[in-house]
Amino acid sequence: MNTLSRKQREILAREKLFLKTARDLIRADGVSGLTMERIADVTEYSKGTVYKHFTCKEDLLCALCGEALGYMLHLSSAMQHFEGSPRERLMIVALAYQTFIEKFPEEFDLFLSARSNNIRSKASHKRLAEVDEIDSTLMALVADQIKQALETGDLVLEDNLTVDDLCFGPWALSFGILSIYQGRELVRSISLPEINESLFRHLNALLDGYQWRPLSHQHDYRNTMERAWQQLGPFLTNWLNSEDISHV
Amino acid sequence: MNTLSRKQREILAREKLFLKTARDLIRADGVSGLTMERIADVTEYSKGTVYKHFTCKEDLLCALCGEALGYMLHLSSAMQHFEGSPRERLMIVALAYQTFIEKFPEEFDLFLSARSNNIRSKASHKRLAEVDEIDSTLMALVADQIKQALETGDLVLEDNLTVDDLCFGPWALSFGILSIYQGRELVRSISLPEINESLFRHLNALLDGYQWRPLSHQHDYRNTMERAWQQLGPFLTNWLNSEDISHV
DNA sequence: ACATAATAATGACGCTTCGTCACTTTTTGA
DNA sequence: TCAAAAAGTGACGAAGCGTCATTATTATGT
Repeated sequence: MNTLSRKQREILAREKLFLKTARDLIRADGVSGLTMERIADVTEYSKGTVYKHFTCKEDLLCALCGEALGYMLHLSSAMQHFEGSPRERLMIVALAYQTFIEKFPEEFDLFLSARSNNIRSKASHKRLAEVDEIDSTLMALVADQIKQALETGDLVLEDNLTVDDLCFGPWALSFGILSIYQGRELVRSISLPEINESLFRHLNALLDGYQWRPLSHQHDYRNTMERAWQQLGPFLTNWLNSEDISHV
Repeated sequence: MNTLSRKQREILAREKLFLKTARDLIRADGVSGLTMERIADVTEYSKGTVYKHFTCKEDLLCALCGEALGYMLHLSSAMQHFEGSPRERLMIVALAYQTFIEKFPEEFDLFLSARSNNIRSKASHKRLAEVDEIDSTLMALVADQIKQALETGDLVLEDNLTVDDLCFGPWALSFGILSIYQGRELVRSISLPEINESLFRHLNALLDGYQWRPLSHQHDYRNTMERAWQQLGPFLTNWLNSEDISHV
């Protein structure tokens, strides 16, 4: 049976309800369309009750970010069972990231928020730790691929480079590409190829730069991406509709 | 003589004063310490006058971001006279970026803000166009290095990759690395090397991946960085103190 | 030099939202 | 059954945004 009391489970469920409602509001009217009062109204609780769960609005934003990251983690984990080389699996994690953001662009504002000091400095320590925990787990997942590649000899660490440090490159590259594409809608002079094409190419270059085999010209990674995409699709479609949005 | 009337020059000067004051407030109390009223109080103008210059708070944030980007551009331009290969000069631009952010971390929140749709959607079209203009100029500067490398044969474009597209990789990587390092102060489990070390390594890998010569093992880029740093230092120290903060 | 028109500056005001806390309602358990 | 504890509420104070009627300043024409 469940180790939580009925009340505890109720509270947990309510927190999820608040978060789901917040997410809906953001999807409808953007981050600025989100107010604590509206959440209370929609869920038919009072503001005070909402504040029992979140210390402040920024805390709630971080919680939302955490949830989305949790889903990213879920997606990425699922992709780990993809048959192929470690490099392929790492690339698929990036693909999952990109596809997720493309499908739910509002979420990206949350990712950005949860990185800005302005927001982080107001959120509760507990919440930040939660978010960072997921961040780390995600990173560990990438690290796993690196470790496997080291074992098989696909990859060799130079100098005093650590596994963590190496993780960081593909992560930063993906994040950067997504960030820059993000604001592109409103005004932009620069013309760029499709986002997935960009990510694919630059990530390949980066991994080639690490001498991570098989190198991009030694293997048909486009084919990998296509196969992965077929596996990924079903997972993506029903986020937000699923009963339980958190998959951690 | 000046083509602007006295009044026009006064207005321009006042706008700079408002921006400088806003920057000071942010440096003192973070982005949330910035209010339109405080700007008015400190400068001894009224709120209405501030609103003559900026359509809303977000517009002002974008203007601040534009100013900082303008300074980045100034720095990067200065670095273009560095004697060396195109690849070296490109790397120096990234170094300038990183050093700037390290020295003025508050500015980075602005860069993030000016990329979030939440802010962008409220700022005036005119202002966004201004910011994007500088963005493009910065990008053109990087593009120049790529073109030079293509001419000298240091670099060869594969497939249907364009110069713009190629620019994008190093830019995204730098931005990503800086973003992720940014929030690291408050809570963080992952241990990473110094930011400049990370940027240096991953950028090298990326450029190696493009087969951009001389490759990292063919040239002592650490030495390049050190020499560049000596040139860069003086430029950085007196930003914010300089009479005229905009260098565009 | 003066009057009048045009332009610029002001800050009180209305509105929205945040976050709190004294009070009410519900639950618990003796 | 009832009192104590826990949960829930929403009116309220504070703070910030952005507006606009009013006031002050500057420009223009005679």
